[in-house]
Amino acid sequence: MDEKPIIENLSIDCVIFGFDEGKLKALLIKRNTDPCKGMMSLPGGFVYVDEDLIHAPARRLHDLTGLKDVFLREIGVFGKIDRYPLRRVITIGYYALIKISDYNIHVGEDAQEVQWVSVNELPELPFDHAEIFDEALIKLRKHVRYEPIGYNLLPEKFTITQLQTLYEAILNKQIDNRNFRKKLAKIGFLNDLKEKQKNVSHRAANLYSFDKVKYETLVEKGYTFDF
Amino acid sequence: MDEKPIIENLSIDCVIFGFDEGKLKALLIKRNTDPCKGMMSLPGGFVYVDEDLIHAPARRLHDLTGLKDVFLREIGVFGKIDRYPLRRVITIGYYALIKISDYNIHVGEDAQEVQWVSVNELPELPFDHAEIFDEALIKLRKHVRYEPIGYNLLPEKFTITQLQTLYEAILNKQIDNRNFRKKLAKIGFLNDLKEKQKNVSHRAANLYSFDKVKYETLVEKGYTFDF
DNA sequence: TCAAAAGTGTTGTCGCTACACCCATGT
DNA sequence: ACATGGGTGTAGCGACAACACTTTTGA
Repeated sequence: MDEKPIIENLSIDCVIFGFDEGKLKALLIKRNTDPCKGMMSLPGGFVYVDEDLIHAPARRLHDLTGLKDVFLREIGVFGKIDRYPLRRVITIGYYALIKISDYNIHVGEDAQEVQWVSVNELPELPFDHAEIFDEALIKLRKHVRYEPIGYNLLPEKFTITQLQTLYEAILNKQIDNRNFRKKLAKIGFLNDLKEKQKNVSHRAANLYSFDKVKYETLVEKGYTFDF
Repeated sequence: MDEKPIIENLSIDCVIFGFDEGKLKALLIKRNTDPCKGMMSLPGGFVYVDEDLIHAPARRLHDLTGLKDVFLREIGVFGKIDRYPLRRVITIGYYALIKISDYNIHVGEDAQEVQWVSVNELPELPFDHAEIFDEALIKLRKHVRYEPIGYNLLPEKFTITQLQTLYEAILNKQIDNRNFRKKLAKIGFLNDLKEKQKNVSHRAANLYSFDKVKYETLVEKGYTFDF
């Protein structure tokens, strides 16, 4: 374990979203220390005195999943006076979007029991983690309407139907397939890979990838999106 | 001065918006301690160990303006490692909306030289205050599109034209007067006070007030606004 | 009667929603 | 040939933007 000096009264907590089996899921860990030892909770940690704040959740993500350069957004600050029982700790919430297919349990010194849980079936969470989680989902739903960040949750190559299922899972509503395709076509930040699915027992779907460059130019022109 | 224990590595900073002479303004203070003594900066402060986080900016606002129950929203967290030269301090930014007519320089123990500055004519600011300010304006512009928070910047009784001028100042663009009135009429969260302006050398405008109750019921129905 | 701001309707365009059928592929 | 999901077009409606003149009031 490292012994770098930490900021005593400040922590970070992460809501790590993944998409699997058509469901939006979050990664929880089993707490191995008191308070609330044994409960499933959001992964969190403290901030080193000599690291940028944003580095702390990125580091935690890396320890936990082996992933780098993860999509990370601030949820907000949670600063109620009694939110943490041992001492005064204010926490900054972040949410992360990861490709669940890339994820591997990282068996390092920090290895902990972890679990992907559907966001509709969360267990009771300790401290104010339920509040942090709710806020994460609100923020994600808001962001996903204005920026095409969903691709962070999908494999490199994906089908339109996968993308639609993802949006339906995030927004928790049905979307009309034809309208969804029309909107995507009009906006046009997908690369048609001219490739098909394989080994499916029905008509094979076309594969696409997200085109960052096209997207950037659209943003400059002031586009917004809304599914 | 009070000697309550503070959290050493955490501060708050406030962007205080007001509306005057048709312009959106921010309240700056002259720093009376080093570093950057003498520079105009955002008012900020530290958080007591035994207060809720949100109480810290509310307290600072009260000290500075004499106002309570001010409209306050989180801007975000600013945690770069070298943002504050003396030691490691992470700051939480807030913006406040106040009725500039209610404001009085509070001449207490904390009295400092303060100044309302048009947001288009800000001086150079210390540390990362310029970044905090920019983010505040971005957040305000975003929020004002979805919630009618603008009334927090106006007197209790106001005219449609005042409201429009305010939106023009915030969004920094011209708005068509007829369309603006139509939208307001359709949304309908204004109380027609059946009163007129007095002592104006032209046709007197009707006065309105913001109706919180009507607004709450609209929010429940899932309305959005966009000017 | 003039100056200055208040207040009022209509039309065209664009974007969204709703909706049903044929296609390709593997078993 | 059948089961399964892939992929396509149109019509109606509502929301928004553009636009100019008349009204009221005090000086």
